[in-house]
Amino acid sequence: MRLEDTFYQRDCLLVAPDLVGKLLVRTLPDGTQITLRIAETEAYRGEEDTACHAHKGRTKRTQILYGKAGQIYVYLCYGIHWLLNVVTGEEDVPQGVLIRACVDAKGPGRLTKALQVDGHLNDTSIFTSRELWIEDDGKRYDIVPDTRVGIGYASQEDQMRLWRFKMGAELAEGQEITK
DNA sequence: TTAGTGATATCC
DNA sequence: GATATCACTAAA
Repeated sequence: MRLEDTFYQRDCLLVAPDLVGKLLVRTLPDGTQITLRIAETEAYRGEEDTACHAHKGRTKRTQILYGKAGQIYVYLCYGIHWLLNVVTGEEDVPQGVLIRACVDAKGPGRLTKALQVDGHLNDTSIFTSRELWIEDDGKRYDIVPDTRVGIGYASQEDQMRLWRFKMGAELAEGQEITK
């Protein structure tokens, strides 16, 4: 079932690992529906996080991160690649989760290329959009934390945070996630 | 390893 | 108005 607003209204450090293993559903303009399981996410958390776009304050580009949880934030990186994020947490607190990879689509740029995601989805709601949303099919996976990548400009302290979450082995019914 | 690409932010 | 920067990828 489609994830609800309460799922995204939590801290990005809770949402990011929870999104791993969920299903990303994309409906193309021609009606084709693609479903990919999310394999890797990263949390970007507030103005204190020097790796977060919003750490220098609110700008035209980052104002979406200050908005409501569940807004889709798509931005162009290196002039070529569209990266897909979802806003999380409370309003006026800039944080979000980057969807970094799905099963069979490794790399955020490849992911959005495969799903034909671009700027027109920026600042749309993941609850009401008919083009893109996330579902939970009940499966649970082990979560493997790791350091974030591609943030060489961030502070040493922030680079060391284990705010990247990768999909591990599938868990049996009732089995708890081990830390 | 290196080049390419273009929106954004920052500097004149 | 101009330019430096960048959460990447593909080709070699």
